Amino acid sequence: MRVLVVEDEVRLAENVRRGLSAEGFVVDVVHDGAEGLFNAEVNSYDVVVLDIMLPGLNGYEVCRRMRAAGVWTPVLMLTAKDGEYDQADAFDLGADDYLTKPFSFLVLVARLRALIRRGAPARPTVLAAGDLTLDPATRTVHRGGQEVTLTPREFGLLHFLLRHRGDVVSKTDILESVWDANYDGDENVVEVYVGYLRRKIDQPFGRHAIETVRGIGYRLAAGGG
Amino acid sequence: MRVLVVEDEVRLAENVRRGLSAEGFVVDVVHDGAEGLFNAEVNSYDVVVLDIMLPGLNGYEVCRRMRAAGVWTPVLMLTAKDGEYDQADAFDLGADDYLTKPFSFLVLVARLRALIRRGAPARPTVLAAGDLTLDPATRTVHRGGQEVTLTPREFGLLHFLLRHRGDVVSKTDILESVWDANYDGDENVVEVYVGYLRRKIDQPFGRHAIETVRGIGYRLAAGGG
DNA sequence: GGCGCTTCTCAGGTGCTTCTCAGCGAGGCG
DNA sequence: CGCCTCGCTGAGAAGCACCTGAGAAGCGCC
Repeated sequence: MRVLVVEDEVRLAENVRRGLSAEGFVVDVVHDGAEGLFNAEVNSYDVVVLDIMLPGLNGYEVCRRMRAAGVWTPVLMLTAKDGEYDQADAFDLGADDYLTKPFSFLVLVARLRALIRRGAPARPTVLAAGDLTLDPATRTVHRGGQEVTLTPREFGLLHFLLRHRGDVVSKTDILESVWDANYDGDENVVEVYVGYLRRKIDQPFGRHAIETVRGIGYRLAAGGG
Repeated sequence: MRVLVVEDEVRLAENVRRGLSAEGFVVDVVHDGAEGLFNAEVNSYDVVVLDIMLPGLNGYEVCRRMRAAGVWTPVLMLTAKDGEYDQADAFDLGADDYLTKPFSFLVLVARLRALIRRGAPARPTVLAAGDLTLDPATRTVHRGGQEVTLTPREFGLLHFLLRHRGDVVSKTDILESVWDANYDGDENVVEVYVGYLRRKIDQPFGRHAIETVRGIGYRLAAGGG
């Protein structure tokens, strides 16, 4: 059971770490939002404990971006009592549970166990653009109700484009996100894969979801082309 | 007033630190891009002074990632005179002002004060003049709600004109900013591109956003023509 | 090992973009 | 009014970005 704790108050974080370790959890602790987001995206945890008040990126923002990046690990938010934020907000932003500070450690453990038992939330997100849909959970893609089979790389590329639908993304951005941050091959590979995708999701349907923005990159039309 | 200075030339960095301290700023100095990015994200500064040439992560990249991470602290970029990069690039990447090395210390302080007074830019603004709008993020241009497609060079030119809307800018200014500081071709190329732009953003709409100021240069009407 | 699928590289072709050039028109000034 | 200068524009050349077919290399499965 891996837990990520994102909490900037060092003493509280340390207490939580010790307590959860004693309960048999494997615990990573980080102290700011950006690091938390990075860890949540890179590693796979069973649950994330996320403070709201954080330096840099606040907890809401971390949660929102995790979801936007397709990470559906259950999140338990820690809210301050003073009520600047309330639990409605937390749920709106994709948190799965919340706890008001100060909290009982036993309650925290019970809630975490419940979240883990429940598993990842019912991934609401089938990504869509017009009649083009992609379900990250089942790794399926449909165009106009008809299933399209993609290779892993093609799927990754389409996933990325859909998450940024409407925006122009550069080939460098794509390489860093879909390939690897320190991939050092030719950007031509992106062109090749855009070509593959077009042949599978555009050509057979007479559509043009993926536009080329010459000199800049590509854009997936928000309406599906 | 907290300032983060990201500058790898130790001597220059030290001078800036001393000078700014004497002016009453609280100054943090770091010497490479990664450290600068980390500090900018974790701490809250009133303004960041960012060199472009840095080991590791260059200044453009630092600025881009700051913005991507939701940090909108005003950034003043330091550019080298040789013009490998130009200020158009700096603005594209979310910088709020720039200074060419070598610079007068008094000018630096004045610019920093101006940036702090202005406060954090809410978000990168869509540039507008009347019903003409340009969004640097999505690289889209609209006239009266209708999208206009521009080539990269045309886009760069319009971007520059919009940033100086209401002012007369010389062809030399344009060449240095939109082309390259040491571009040595004919200024006629500017006339050609102004012509292209007029055909795309003025003629079809019966407008005259771009005026010629004979003997001086061009002016983009603040109201869009 | 052989086969098929996936990924990636390479090189040629194509069309857009950029830039140059030259001729024409308009503005400014004597 | 006439001349000179400045700016505008159409035509075309050169360069570059992108697309694509072919094929090699890698990987898993029988």
